[in-house]
Amino acid sequence: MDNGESRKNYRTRQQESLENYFRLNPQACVTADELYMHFAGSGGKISKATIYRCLDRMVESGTVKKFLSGGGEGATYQLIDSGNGCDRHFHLKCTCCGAVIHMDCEFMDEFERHIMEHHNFRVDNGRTIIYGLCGSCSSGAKSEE
Amino acid sequence: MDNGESRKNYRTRQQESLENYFRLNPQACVTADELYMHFAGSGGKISKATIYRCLDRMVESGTVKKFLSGGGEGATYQLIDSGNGCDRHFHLKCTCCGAVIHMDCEFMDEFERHIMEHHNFRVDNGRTIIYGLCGSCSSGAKSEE
DNA sequence: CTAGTTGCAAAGAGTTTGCATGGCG
DNA sequence: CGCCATGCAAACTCTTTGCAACTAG
Repeated sequence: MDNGESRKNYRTRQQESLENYFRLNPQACVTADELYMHFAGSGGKISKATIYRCLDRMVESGTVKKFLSGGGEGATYQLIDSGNGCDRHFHLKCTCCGAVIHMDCEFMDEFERHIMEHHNFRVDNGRTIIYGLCGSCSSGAKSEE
Repeated sequence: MDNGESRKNYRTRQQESLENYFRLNPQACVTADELYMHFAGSGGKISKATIYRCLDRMVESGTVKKFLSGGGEGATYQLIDSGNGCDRHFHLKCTCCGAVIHMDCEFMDEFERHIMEHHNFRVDNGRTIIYGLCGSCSSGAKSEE
């Protein structure tokens, strides 16, 4: 498809800041705006356009994944922690409180296998978010919005 | 489930058109814009604002569900076929060709039960979309975008 | 020096809102 | 007649793009 070898990736402060952020917060699920705010407050301000462009590059190079946060309020970006984590398990997102549960469980292998064998469909764990209600929200409280 | 007693739902042509559309296309996954175009072409034009407001009402009353179509390009709306179908099973959406597979399978009960028991999370089938690649797209072709 | 990167601001796409009018009951 | 629904256009949010200046290699 595409060879990145012809691409000369310059190492700029902005890019390093972003990479560094993800390295320090491997499980962070952040929007472009949150990143913008984060760096704006830290003094090392990065323009939004640059954030989007850097994130795009990271998505394309497979460093980061992008998904929609459920409300259409803006895409969320998260580090792809190859070999350890988030691209291997599912995410349960509470539609009430917004909590994200990282579900690392062998049952999911079974789940994937079932879907593959019975429905001829290859599940993309990294992109799939299962919506529902977490324990606290489903047990009682519904008062909060 | 839900009592709409305080709500006086007037029966307008626009609303009926939309309800009718969904009744005739129970499995349709459409965007607001597609609906707008559809009715604009049919003579019975409905303004976009009205489409959004009607859809909102339908979502709130549980007639229709809204989800994001994977690219952030706009929300997709689909009839909730209460009692038969779509709110009871999962949807598999191919990130390549966009196909939506309705997965009606007893295995899902097991899946839900597992998540409930082991992860203390109540899955919302109607809202959850599992992303991945369908048979045709994963088997060979990857050339198309 | 060359070419990828950045910033700013303007352009776009999708969705929401304000306000006056229209229509159901 | 009262009140919800509709239409239009402006407002808004998130994201992308054009272009000139900048900087890593």
